[in-house]
Amino acid sequence: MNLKEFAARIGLSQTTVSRAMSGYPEVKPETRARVLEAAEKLGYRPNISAQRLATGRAGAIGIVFQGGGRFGPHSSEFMGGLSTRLQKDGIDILVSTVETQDEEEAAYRRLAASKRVDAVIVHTTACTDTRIALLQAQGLPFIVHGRSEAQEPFAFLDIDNFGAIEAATRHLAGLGHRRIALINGDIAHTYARDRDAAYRATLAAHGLALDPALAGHGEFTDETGFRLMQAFLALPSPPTAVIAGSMMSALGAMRAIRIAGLAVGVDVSLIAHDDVFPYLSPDNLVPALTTTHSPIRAAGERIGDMVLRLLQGEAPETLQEIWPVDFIVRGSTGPAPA
Amino acid sequence: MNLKEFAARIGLSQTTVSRAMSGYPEVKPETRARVLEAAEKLGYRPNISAQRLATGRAGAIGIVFQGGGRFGPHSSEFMGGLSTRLQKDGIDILVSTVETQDEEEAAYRRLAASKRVDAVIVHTTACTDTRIALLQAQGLPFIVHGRSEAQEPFAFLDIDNFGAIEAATRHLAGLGHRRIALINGDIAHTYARDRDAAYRATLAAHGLALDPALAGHGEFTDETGFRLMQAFLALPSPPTAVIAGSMMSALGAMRAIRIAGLAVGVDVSLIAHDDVFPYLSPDNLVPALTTTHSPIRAAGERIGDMVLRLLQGEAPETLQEIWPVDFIVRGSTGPAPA
DNA sequence: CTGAAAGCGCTTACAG
DNA sequence: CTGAAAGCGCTTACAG
Repeated sequence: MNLKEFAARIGLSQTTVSRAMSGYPEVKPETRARVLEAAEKLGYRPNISAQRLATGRAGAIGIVFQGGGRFGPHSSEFMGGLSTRLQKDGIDILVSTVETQDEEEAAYRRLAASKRVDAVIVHTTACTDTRIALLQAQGLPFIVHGRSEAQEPFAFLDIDNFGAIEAATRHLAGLGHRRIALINGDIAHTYARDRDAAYRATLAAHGLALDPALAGHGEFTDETGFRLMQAFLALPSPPTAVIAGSMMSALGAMRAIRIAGLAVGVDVSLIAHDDVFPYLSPDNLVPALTTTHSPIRAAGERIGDMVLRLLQGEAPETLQEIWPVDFIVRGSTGPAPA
Repeated sequence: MNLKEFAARIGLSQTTVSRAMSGYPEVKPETRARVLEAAEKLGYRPNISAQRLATGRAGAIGIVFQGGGRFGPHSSEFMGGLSTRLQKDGIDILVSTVETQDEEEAAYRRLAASKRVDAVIVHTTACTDTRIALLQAQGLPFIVHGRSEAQEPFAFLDIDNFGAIEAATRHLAGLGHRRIALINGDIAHTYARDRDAAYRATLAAHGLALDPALAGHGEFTDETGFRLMQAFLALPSPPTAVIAGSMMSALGAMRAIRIAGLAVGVDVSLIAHDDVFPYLSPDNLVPALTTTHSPIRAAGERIGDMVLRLLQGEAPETLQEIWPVDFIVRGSTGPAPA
């Protein structure tokens, strides 16, 4: 049933029905109530494509994932938060996957030109990220999850990666650890660079030398955590403490520590950054894992808020947030072995 | 730039341009080439909403996740596969999240009435799943990931859960295990029921008694795996072998076994169902995990195929697949202890 | 507070 | 092989 039929059916003009359904103020309350009730009863819903064509709004936002590889546990938690928030305002999420950087940029051009979305979410930012300038040039509104450098101001939400790793490193230094290793993410990304910077700065602040052999990086997988930890432990002078970039890396690191016959929290202290996966809690590990803690789902919800405000016309430079990161001490960290 | 402007710009009618861009055959090859080239150069893209309104097709398929909880690692791998496939045909994926069963059904009604999607993917099926009848009644095409009972035939893709757990149970029985436990998923779901049925049937076939205390179920999380395994090990006569429904549960089970001072693959054999998470491989665990193996990403890709075929008019009853599940023996299974 | 009508940007049956 | 024109189902400026 379309608007014409429905309006005829209840004896009103299309105009009035349209206004009633969209919540416009100039409609008499009784009329609105009658329209809404009839729509419910007769099952009328405005055709979304027609609505979009008429208003020029897409009613959807886009998010592009590069490679299947980036659609991992972080993505799903983030998406859960984002979609929970946007759903309340009836905004759809359009998911695209691409293989390469070029394809990703092509995807934004396509989304912009075909008016398929009103805005996009950019994530997994590089230190100088070409996507930002591209989107600004295309005039496609966007929110960045993460941070980057750019000429023009833009809207973003990031966590305080520097503060998180600073707190972790400081804690370990305070416990007397002098050989502290870092299992970082891909150093091309801003968050990994921020973490690396915090690690270096805090070591220096405590008079600890930086040993490049103790700064590893790679994907946030069990395997990478395992491999890097094994390499650390094979050093002539292995670390007594490790900071892992994710719960996944931490799992692998714990395995490597155990296999070496060492005890987590006694022989080797371990801190992980916890993005909060409902299926894998640091409290449940043995020993419970000391973490820097920042729910990525909450970030998704907040970015949903921000994108709605952006679409209502708020200026990007007023939509910039950096979230502090909690530091939670549990059993996996202890004094440096004598 | 819209069609009118673009067509005027290159001196052709809207009709011809539209046909050239959509790949209709009645356009002269040179004309098509000229149109495509000009579109590329001038950056013209058809407005997607207008296209959809004119054709009546939404160009998108929908997928609804109930509760943030169901948007976990399985979902993200599945979505990765699905979106990779659909992207090739320019079909968008619309993600919705809802909290309850009622909200999910309301979401389908809304999607159907507003013609927001051409089809939906139904997943996490219950044994008698009300969503199927609802969608059939609404006339909204759909593919089921999983299986269910219904009056009318429908399109689905499922893995052979029965065969998988049968193989696992048989293998353990063949190794002499007589007390075999199962860490299953929520028994309301078809896959869990199929696995349970296979477990029971295979025990019976080997003359092994079923002990209800050895059949646990819950979410596919590390925590549930841990808790159930600890309960098993606390029994007067604990199991010597366990089958875990997911890699997540298996991680928790391994922890519980280790904490009890037992060795995986020696004191307690462990088999997990592996949906293949790129960040968590059974080969990398110690000992490497014996698994039933079926990449959920591949299922997502295949369901993408199937939904495209469904939209091209293939009958649902011709789109039904059950995939066999590989069984891969690694180090976590061994002879029953004497 | 309500309505007639133009317009959003496409596709496609019909005519040539 | 190409084009003029109707139609898809809404929204909204304008008039009353």
